[in-house]
Amino acid sequence: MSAEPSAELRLYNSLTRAVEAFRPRVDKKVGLYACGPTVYNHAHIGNFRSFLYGDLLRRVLRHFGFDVTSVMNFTDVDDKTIRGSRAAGESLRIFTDRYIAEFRRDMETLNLLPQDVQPRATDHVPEMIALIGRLVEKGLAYASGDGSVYFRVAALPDYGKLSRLDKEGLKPGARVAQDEYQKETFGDFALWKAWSPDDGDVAWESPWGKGRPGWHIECSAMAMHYLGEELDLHCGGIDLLFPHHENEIAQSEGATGRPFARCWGHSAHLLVDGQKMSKSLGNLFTVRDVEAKGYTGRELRYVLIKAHYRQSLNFTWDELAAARVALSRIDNWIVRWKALPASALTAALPVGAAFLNAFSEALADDLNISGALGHLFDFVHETNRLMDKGEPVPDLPAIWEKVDAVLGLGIRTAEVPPEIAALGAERLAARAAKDWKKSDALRQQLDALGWSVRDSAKGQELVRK
RNA sequence: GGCAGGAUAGCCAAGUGGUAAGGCCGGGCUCUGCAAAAGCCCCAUGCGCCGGUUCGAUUCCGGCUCCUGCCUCCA
Repeated sequence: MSAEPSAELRLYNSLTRAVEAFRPRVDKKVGLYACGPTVYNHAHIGNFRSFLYGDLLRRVLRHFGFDVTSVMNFTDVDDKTIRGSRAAGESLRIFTDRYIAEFRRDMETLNLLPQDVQPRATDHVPEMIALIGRLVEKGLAYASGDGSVYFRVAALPDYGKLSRLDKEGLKPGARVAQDEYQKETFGDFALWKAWSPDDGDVAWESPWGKGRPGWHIECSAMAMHYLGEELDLHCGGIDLLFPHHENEIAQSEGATGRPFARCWGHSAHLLVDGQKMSKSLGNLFTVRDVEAKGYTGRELRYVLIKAHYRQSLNFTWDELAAARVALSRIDNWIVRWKALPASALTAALPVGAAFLNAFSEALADDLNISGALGHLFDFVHETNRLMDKGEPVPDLPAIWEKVDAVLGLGIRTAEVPPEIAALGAERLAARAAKDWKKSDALRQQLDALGWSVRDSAKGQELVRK
């Protein structure tokens, strides 16, 4: 099987608002930065929709032969983390450690590939201070009377190029706290926040006095620290586009005079019952909530990944149930070909190459996962038919390995525990003796234990439900 | 108000200037002691509404209606 698909990867770039051929700065090397979670509570499934988008993006890049260095940060200092740690009577570090651990657990549950680096903001304050220093030197930032430092938006002519918001039009709104700013103009944003009593012992020394970094500067500093001053790709949720990413661009390009990221990608929101998830609506679910309802991580992964990332996705429990059935279709198909003798697998069969080609071509088109999945199900169907007829099939294990490197659905291990196997053997014996009553009772018992019995031409099979 | 994205079968969701992928649900068949499971087959003259361009539009253009998000620290 050829190493790389021939199709050229095209991605939507929020900066140009067009789908364009993706070309990193250096051959096939990609520096990818994804904005990570603020670790003050459990991430919800809406958060994971965008992290899953980042994961899919990474897997697709690999699929197309790119060598990806992936960085995702943890925001472990901000108003919410400070408030949370104080409420819990814990240090900021201990408090955020716990939610970082929870987040990593959820990542594993959803089979997100771990990033190459997962830096936390509080480990990079010196880099942030240095970056702010560069901006102050260049006249792009200024210290206000209280020891905070702000970015001077007016000094950067192309500020607003990502969000295409008119900076003149940025006006105070209801969502701005009234008391905290001593800024030259409304659009200016905090790079460094002077210490306030509410911050407790959370503070770092800086040339401008005791304080803590602003939100946006974290990502600029960490991204540049690990990936250099120019990134190939920067991704995150659509709501980060403004102000967060706009401000990252301003800080980074203001300091370096070079383009910060060549391509920006943003995923649309996850909706629940047609609305954005929010605590007040009571429609906010965590990965644990989904697990508590009996669904697995891979079922959730499938639901969150199956629609195009730039399309808002409406989450419903019905979809999760449908995902379970759809996934079992794939599982059953895998079970079938795993039982095949090696001689039945013909690597050179054209249907295999045709499928892989169609699958890749769909993915190459700005991650058209729905199209790719459609091809997968077509292929499952087609090869099932071949197996029905006892005809040779393509090298399914090798094909699936490539496909699943992108989808991350995995193969369900079907290890049958000894006690289940024993019940199965008992039922087999009962059937042989034509003791239908006993064999039906055993079937029910197995069913209650979560195993379904399949009587097929090959004999009895035990499959976990 | 500004910016952005939508509206495709009961539900979810691709896609195309030439007559609608895929998944779920539903119906049928095969298999079977009976079931279940699994597999196979079928399932939108129709793509929000009104005009226009075209031999032909769901796909292009114009208008309209409705939905969702962003507009300073929410993925």
